[in-house]
Amino acid sequence: MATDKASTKDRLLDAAAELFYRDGVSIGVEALCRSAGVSKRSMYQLFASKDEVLAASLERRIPAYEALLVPAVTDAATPRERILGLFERLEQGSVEPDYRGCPFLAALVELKDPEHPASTVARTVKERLQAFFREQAEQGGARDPELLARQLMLVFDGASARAGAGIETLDGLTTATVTALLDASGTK
Amino acid sequence: MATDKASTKDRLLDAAAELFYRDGVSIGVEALCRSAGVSKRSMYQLFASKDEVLAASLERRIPAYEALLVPAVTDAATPRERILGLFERLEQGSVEPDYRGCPFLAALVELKDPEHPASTVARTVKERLQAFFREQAEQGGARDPELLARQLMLVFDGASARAGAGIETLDGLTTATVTALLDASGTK
DNA sequence: CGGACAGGATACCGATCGGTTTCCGCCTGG
DNA sequence: CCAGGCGGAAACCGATCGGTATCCTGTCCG
Repeated sequence: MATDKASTKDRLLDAAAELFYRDGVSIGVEALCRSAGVSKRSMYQLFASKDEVLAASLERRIPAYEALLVPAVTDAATPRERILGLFERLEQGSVEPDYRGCPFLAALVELKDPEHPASTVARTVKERLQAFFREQAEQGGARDPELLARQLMLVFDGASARAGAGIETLDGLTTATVTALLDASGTK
Repeated sequence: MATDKASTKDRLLDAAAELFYRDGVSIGVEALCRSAGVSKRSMYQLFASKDEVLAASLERRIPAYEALLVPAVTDAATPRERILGLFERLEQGSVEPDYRGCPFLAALVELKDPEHPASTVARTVKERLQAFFREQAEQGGARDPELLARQLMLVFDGASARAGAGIETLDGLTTATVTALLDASGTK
């Protein structure tokens, strides 16, 4: 029962994540439910509105997204290596043919409304990534950890957007850029 | 006659530029024409489709956009100063309350279709900016002008997107970042 | 003064939007 | 075996989508 219900919800959120990512937030409820094999009736029993579905589908992506990018705590590398490793994984992911950029940044850009429930989710993800950068910057002895973290976010989001839009290929570009910024900040 | 016709077209494209920028590309033709004080009849005499209106409205913005960012050729500054000045003007523009990021990058993100006529226009603008960076990098003696130009585009688009989404304030952030990259590249 | 044309207003087209409701079949527990 | 409820299918709601066609007024030119 709990499994069945979760399964319906899971199918819906998985399809939502994929369609919102591929086609943008303007995708219709009809197409969404058809693709998920879920009736609109069930969708509106699980969620109050399409906006809530979007927010939940983004929230659902967070664990996999962070697990892909952020190194495990057991990783014995230096802060510098952890940061560079994250950007390497970003570059690896960006070469996949259906890569469309960071889904959270895309949601923030498409929904221009910062009050939208999905915007709140997306902002949280960005803040957590920036906090990770800041922690690593502190551990690495950066001169200004907050500045370095903000610079790395600039590079991260710029690279995501440009690679996602198909106007940049990121072949070592971010690692070269991040290396220069790490050097300039005195991060070990 | 030519003036009248141009005036209708101008009103339409001005309203289109503003509405597409503020509300996104999903804004309807009805609302667009209402805001422009132009009938749909006239719009469809001037343009084949809404997509063409979007592309034309983006194209129309190019001169003002480039004039705002790119320094005049009479400017006697060094390449480094020209690049830094461009980012200073970006930061100045980003503090305006209705700033929503680079309209060309936003269009590329929202229209996920690279074949869309407006995507072509937006890509051209990005390529021209990158070419400007590359020229300045060459003049400044950068070790790898193409690499530096791509790095600057990363910073430019990352900063536009983040400031436009309201998750970054850019208070000297880009100039600090660009300075580090210019230094690392050996640009005078 | 008259006629031609531009262009705004508006109705209309089929399709889709987000969201609600009805119906009915299937599965489960008693 | 039967009662109840979950949930899929689909009709339905008013609104809007992109796009077309009709109408009618205002303007300009001969």
